[in-house]
Amino acid sequence: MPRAIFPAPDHDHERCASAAIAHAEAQCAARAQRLTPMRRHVLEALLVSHRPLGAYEIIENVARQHSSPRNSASRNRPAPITVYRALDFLRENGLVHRIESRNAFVACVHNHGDGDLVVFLICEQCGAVGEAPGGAAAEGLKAAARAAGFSPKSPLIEVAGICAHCRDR
Amino acid sequence: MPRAIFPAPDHDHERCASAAIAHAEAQCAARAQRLTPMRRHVLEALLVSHRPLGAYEIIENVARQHSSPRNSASRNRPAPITVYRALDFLRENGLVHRIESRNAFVACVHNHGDGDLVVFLICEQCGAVGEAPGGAAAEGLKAAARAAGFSPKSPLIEVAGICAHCRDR
DNA sequence: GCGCCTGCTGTTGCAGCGCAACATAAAAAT
DNA sequence: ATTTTTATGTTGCGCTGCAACAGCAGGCGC
Repeated sequence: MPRAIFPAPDHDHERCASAAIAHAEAQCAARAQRLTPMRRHVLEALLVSHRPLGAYEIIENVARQHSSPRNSASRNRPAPITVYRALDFLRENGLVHRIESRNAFVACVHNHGDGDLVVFLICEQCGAVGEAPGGAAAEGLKAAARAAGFSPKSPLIEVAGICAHCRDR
Repeated sequence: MPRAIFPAPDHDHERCASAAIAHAEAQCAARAQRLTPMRRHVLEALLVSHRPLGAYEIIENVARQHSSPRNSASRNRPAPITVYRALDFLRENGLVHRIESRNAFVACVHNHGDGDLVVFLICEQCGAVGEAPGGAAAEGLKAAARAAGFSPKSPLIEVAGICAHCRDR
């Protein structure tokens, strides 16, 4: 059975996050890229939330999780540009996706291959984002583009709706 | 033959714009909605540019086109909120689309039916946006969503690439 | 070791995006 | 004509995203 597109509400979060970090380390090592502390912090912030976060939400989460308990809770607030740079890096290495319709970012759960067409399923209720393989739709898209004489790069597909867990409630 | 997805660079722009305005008037009359001056100005600004415009670009175009020549070029600059409200109206009535990946707006050229799945083809060269029918892709998308137990609302598909006119050059 | 280069982070600053809350004006309904 | 509804204007602010520059640390050759 394929891994569930949407994580169950009671899944082992600790473990799925650490698996993703491990994957990120492996990925970076393989590409001779550096997963620096800042980049790791940003990725962790996205992993613990498990839903799309805006850039400033990421800033706050990073600050919260890495504030020295002593100094009044936060002088280690990263600047926006710092977070954006980390996000750029993570996206270039396929570890994070941008959700255009939300101006937000999610950690990639790699239910998909490298150049695959991915369909983002965004639950309007709980905010979770699933990454579904879009294999079949890809054909139709290519056909539509070709009919218009258009040379497509990577398409972007985002679908809003209600996920199974929220509907069952 | 279906209307071309991308307007030819030398098409009769005047005429295609006025046709769109006429359609907007008819549409609003049919729905008992009011196409007020402001709303018309915003729609016209999008029609004359024929490519996606950001909200603040719209503001400037509206100001330019409707400035009394006398008073130093612009005290009739609409406030951002005013333009956003007009855009909301136009979108609700299917006269304007939002291009999420660009934070911008285009006038709808209604190559499509009312609830149809539309694929936006965005030329990275000239900035033009084509609206292609996405009929075939819709099936694949629905299948992907169903497989994940997801109840989709209207999907959003945007494809960046190069349009036929730019490639031919 | 020394300087140099490269790559990452921090600082400052700014422009565009998007809307909330409230006030006013214009049109529709009665 | 008065009330109600709808559209627009005013003020203000927070988020998004990045440019330009400065500092800093590790790796490299010499």
